[in-house]
Amino acid sequence: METQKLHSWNLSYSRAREVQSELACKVEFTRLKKNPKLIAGIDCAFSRDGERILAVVVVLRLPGFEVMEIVSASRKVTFPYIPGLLSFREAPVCIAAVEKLQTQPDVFMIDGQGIAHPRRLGLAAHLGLFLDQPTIGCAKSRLTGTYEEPPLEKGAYSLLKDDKRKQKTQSEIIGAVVRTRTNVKPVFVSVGHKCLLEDAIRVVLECAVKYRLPEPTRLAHQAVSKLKLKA
DNA sequence: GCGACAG
DNA sequence: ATCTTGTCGC
Repeated sequence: METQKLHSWNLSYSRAREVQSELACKVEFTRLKKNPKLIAGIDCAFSRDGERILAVVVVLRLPGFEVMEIVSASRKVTFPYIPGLLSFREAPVCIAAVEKLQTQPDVFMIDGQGIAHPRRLGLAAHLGLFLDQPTIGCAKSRLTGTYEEPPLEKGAYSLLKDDKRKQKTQSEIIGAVVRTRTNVKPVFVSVGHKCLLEDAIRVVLECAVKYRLPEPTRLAHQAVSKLKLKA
């Protein structure tokens, strides 16, 4: 697959934050294709010596979730983990892996936030722009925003809002806290690029068949964990 | 100044 | 993210 290089990844922290704010306005909120059949999951891990970052992309075909393709890439770690700047650490490897894909997924599901981010450009949104493809952010925990605990039943969800002392009556909806399994900690879903929040929630729930994490992200994590052992 | 903080 | 096995509970 082809990708776009919108900017350098070798930036100072302050410049990186500026780039995020500049790119955030390029995120597109458009309805996703009715029934996505090919869904890709992306996840990263570190080599045992901690010198490199590994990324795996798994392409699944619904409704059976058969693995259609799986690719991986490796890069030296060049950026530290700083809350809010995760994409500058993980996006490069993810992009390298995606470029190896022969299959064209309908949508990508990433382990991280979409626009549920301080400057509205989490890893999933940032990747969406570089891939110019629909992406969904499905994180295991919150980065920013406030929410009410959603009902305990699978399928239930509450909205993730961001209250900026700017708007008093309005609080921006940046994502959803989704229960993918009854009585299990919810996941944080947000739009990455070229989809709507309702699309993101629907796809995540459709892919959450038996575990807390939806199949794409879950299988990508499983695959990168194994790869980690031999690298 | 203090606390929060994706992976 | 990572160090790490069994174990309690639905």
